[in-house]
Amino acid sequence: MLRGDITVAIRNAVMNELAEVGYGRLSIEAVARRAGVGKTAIYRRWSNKLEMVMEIVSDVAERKVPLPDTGSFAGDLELLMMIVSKALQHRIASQIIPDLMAEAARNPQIAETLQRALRTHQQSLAEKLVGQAVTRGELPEGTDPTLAVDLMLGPLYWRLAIAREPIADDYLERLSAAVTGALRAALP
Amino acid sequence: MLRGDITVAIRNAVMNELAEVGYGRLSIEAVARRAGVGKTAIYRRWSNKLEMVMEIVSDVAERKVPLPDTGSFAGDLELLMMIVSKALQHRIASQIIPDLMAEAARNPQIAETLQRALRTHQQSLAEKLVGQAVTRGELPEGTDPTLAVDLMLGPLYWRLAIAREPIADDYLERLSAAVTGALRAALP
DNA sequence: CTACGACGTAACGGTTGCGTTCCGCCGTTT
DNA sequence: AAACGGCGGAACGCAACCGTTACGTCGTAG
Repeated sequence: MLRGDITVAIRNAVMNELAEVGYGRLSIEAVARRAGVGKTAIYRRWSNKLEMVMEIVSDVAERKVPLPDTGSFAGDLELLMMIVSKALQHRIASQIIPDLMAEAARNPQIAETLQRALRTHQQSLAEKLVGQAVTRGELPEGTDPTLAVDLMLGPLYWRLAIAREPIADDYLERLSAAVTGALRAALP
Repeated sequence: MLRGDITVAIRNAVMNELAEVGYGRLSIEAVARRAGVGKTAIYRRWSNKLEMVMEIVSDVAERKVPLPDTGSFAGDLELLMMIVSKALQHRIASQIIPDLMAEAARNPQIAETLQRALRTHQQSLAEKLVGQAVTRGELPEGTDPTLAVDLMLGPLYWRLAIAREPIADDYLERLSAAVTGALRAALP
């Protein structure tokens, strides 16, 4: 019987608070303040900060996972990069993701949740993508899928989430061409 | 006239505390406790947490920057990756770096310090490396240095600092071969 | 119309950390 | 021998947040 509009307000407040101060400094009182809600409303829904953040974040993260299947590796790769780059350029996501990644390095529960929410979807997806490409003969047999994932996601993540430099219009195009070249040149 | 051994104890305590709880939750009292030192000793040296952490971190980060110059791009690249991977596999560094990177996204002063401490050295170094390779004819003219940096550092950072998966013995070898292939395949 | 229950507000005692101050100790300098 | 100054320790007042509780309001279900 919990009121839905209040739950929504809390969820939004958590995401914004997370982006602004990070998980380490996120306080339930601040979330309540920001959501225009009593602390009681929060404790009625979750029993502590970790549980609250994990439920909300994984809920958001699991939602949007369109899977590229354009028929060619080049098309799939460029589409994947487009999706990932859009996500990493989102104001809130680009703050929250590196923050939670860092937090995951010291909190196993966060690590496991993120693994399920991000890696499983995004990475197994990328692995499928490589598998299809090999089947089609677009990539050499024996291409290492994990190396491929590193090459496909690493540069984008580095550029957008770490270096935080803007990307030019043709950047994704050039990057995907480069990564394709990388996979063809990789030792089998 | 500040005692050097105590300064050292504080520096170590800060690095370890930073690795364990992160910047957001790092408290001066905990640092003092861990260093076996009075809070006064800390406030005698720095005036607040940000100043303290920034001075200590940039001091450590600026120290170790050997520059690869083996005579060939392949050699330089593999050496660079070796250095970076060693750094990112260091227990403390692998916790601190992502944490501070996330923190930098919301604190301009941290961002600037890290930029100076990490990017300037590592990245301008990488750019020089590409320049030499182009001069030698090992890479096509017009190779984009920033794209190259993304390709050289991104996968390693992703693999070691984000995904946190171990790397096989021949991983660096295969990765550097792949990156070389990527740069040759990139649109000029 | 009544009863229920989620709501916001306010307060609780307890913990933690801030930045500062004062103290007495002790090694160094003079 | 005396003065200096960094040292650890303890305590300060202040602020924030924890998780819980009590209370009065209000919308809705029955």
